[in-house]
Amino acid sequence: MHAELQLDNQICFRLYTATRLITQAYTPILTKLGITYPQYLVLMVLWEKDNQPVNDIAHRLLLETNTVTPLLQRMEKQGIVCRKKGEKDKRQQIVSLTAKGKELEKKAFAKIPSSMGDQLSACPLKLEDYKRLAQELDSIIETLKK
Amino acid sequence: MHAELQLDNQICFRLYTATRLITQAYTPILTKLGITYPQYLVLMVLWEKDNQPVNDIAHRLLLETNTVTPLLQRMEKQGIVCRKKGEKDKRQQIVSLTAKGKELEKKAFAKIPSSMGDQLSACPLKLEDYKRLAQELDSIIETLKK
DNA sequence: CCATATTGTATCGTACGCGATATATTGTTA
DNA sequence: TAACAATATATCGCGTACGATACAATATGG
Repeated sequence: MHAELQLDNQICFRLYTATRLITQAYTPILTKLGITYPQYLVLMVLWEKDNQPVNDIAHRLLLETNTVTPLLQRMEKQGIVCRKKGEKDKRQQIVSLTAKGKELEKKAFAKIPSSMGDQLSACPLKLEDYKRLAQELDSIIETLKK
Repeated sequence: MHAELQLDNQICFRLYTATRLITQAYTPILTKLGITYPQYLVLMVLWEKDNQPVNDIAHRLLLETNTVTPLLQRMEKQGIVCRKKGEKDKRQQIVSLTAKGKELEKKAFAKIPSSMGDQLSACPLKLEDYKRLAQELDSIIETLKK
């Protein structure tokens, strides 16, 4: 048995698992808000800056447009965002928050930070650990994105 | 704008992104081997211990059987594993490596560690950083799995 | 200015993840 | 042991991810 190929030695498997479990921790709240985790990511991008073309949203999330386009189509159908052709560049679709999409920020702020805090309260990591973790993940991300 | 809801402050988004990018780094090699990343995870479980029921594989990977069953069906169709009814408990499907599945371990060991090492060589993290990262991810995983 | 390359978005196909449900087998208990 | 609960797996539906491809609009070079 090759030690390098053992599951327990793999950072990637841990990232994969931690991501799924944290996403699952978000899910009950997001379901009440009527959205999914990737949709929540799109909303965070738009809460930071409204009226962005599909490409900018995809770049911000490091996703391809063939992932983001159908995601936005579903969100539009739910009345969370709207899309309209760009005026300067007619190829672009400019994505904007609807009133419903803006409302979701308040609801998210009212529920998500406290719930995630609760769910992670038993975790021994301190604030400084999370900060270092964030930096280390950033350096992995920076290394791997071309 | 609520600082707690900003994308840059979120550990979860970093985990999600780092996972996707590392998985993408694995993909070219795994594609040559004819498998996907989740299939590679299943193989690692079987390389550790052959002839396991679906449930044990799912538990090892912290996945649900409704994810693992179709995965195994695809792997069986490709001739990487085979499944047969359990003798003691006829409800179980015992999953075993085929010769092709066993061969893949050698091929994986020949290519994956060096390739991943190359791709992450520009990353400033040291071995001790990866070790601590692994421990911290484990404590997040341990906290969130019920 | 026109042919061509590039860009922005959309569509299609495949493989996950996972909630919900179904079914067969085994365990338990009255 | 017959009725019922629990377990192991499978199936279905939906929403991502992403490679491959298509198409319209814009940019560019001759």
